[in-house]
Amino acid sequence: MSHILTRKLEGFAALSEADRRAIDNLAGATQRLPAGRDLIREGDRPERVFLLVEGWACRYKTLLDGRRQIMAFLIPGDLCDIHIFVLKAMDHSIAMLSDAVVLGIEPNVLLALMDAHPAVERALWWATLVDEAVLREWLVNMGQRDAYTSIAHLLYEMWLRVRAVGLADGDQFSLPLTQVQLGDTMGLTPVAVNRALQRLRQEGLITLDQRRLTIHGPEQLAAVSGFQSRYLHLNSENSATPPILAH
Amino acid sequence: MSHILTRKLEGFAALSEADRRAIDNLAGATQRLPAGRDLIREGDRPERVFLLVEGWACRYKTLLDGRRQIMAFLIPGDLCDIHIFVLKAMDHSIAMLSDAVVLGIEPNVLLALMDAHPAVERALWWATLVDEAVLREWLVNMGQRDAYTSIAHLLYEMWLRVRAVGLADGDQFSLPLTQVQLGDTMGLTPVAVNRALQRLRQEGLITLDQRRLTIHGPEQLAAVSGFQSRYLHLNSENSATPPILAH
DNA sequence: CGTAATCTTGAGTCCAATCAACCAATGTGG
DNA sequence: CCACATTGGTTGATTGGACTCAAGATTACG
Repeated sequence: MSHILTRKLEGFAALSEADRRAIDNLAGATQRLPAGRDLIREGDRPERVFLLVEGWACRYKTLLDGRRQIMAFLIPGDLCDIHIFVLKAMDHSIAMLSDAVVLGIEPNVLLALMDAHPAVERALWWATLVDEAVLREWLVNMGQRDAYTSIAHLLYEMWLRVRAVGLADGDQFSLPLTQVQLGDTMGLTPVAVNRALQRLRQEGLITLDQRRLTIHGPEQLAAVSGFQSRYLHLNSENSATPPILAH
Repeated sequence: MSHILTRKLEGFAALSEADRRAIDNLAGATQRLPAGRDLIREGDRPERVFLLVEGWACRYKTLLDGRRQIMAFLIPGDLCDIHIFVLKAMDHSIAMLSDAVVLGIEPNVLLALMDAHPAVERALWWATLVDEAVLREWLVNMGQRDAYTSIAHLLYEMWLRVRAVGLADGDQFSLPLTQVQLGDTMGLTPVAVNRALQRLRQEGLITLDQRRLTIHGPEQLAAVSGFQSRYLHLNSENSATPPILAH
């Protein structure tokens, strides 16, 4: 089984054998974290770059009155804070959504890897540009789509991302999110999320039980949510899983 | 008067005399574009990196049913499409919001500049990370703040950004946006935008007339919108204008 | 096994959407 | 130079999707 970071980066372009070996040998301190724990808090200046190896996490901000906005989901293969090479302090926090494993990498180690392996550097740049593109698509979700449609869009997006790193089991995968968290993501109350999910179930589009999501007929879910996959910039030829319908 | 790109990048860190000279000598083709014109369309693979020199532009997407979501405002000093170094195609379009001037730079020229001037490369990386941070803050606007508060937040943010490149005249600046465009930005109808602006005027916080915005008492506008400026990652010591209150 | 999360459902409320005029400013062509 | 069209802004009345409040059912967990 290839390294999770390799699988992620090959969603962009194939890597050479040497690139892959370099990633396999990436040194760092593995750390186990329970669901709910903050990895990094707003204002921190982390000293390591954290690679999420197992489990899910999220970027979030808390307002003064306690309301919370989730601004990204992180899944295995994602880097939490490459920002630290440039920015003085985090402008948001990162929390674990499930029990998770992270690898803390020394900045120098990562810089050396990028220097010696330009293809990896390029792929890492791709990854941050995709993060930005996802953010833009979430803006479309919140600005233009209703609760039902934006939840559908989000679920489909996460399926593609999980597939891309080879962690989907056909049309089902582990979605370790509560309805409150889904609401904090799309700016909805848990009640609205619940009703959107009920409707998706009722219409036979999904099954969601025990934190496991099954998508019945991906094409239909894509259709109701108006999903266009271009923004994920996945290179299906090289992705970890067989290519899927190009929308 | 220093180069607009210099002014922008010095919002992050001071540049050396050599860095500044290199930016002044940046070769490229200047182009004038009228308001409303698309500079780049979704699906394009532009061949030049465009630097916005004068006027405003926006990133946007149009849905199948014609609704539009604006996902970023571009002001002088902003680069429109550094993405092209990595991505195969644009996942969104860019349109001019006012008559504007752009400088089209050959990718090689920009790469050479970054190679020869690491401080510039670093500052450019900063700029894209800030773009991402702004996107995250807009997500908070749309997810957690009501129409009144999010419009207030947006106006204050744009004031800071315009100030940072030295284009504000004290507490007023040119805001070449219609109420429809403000609505497409925050996911509101023009009617809702109009009512939010009316209330901001009525409460004496702003004057907005002939595309010119005046902020009466920036502290108050910051207060009603819950503005925290950390996410802009501006280095006030080196910014083009005197430092303002740190929130 | 008991307490706390999480999920579900119903009822009432509210903010912003929708629908619909109308006004002001700008611009264009006869 | 003025009739007329167009764009942008303003205001009122009505509607609707999501929020709020609330209570009960189910599941997770120490």
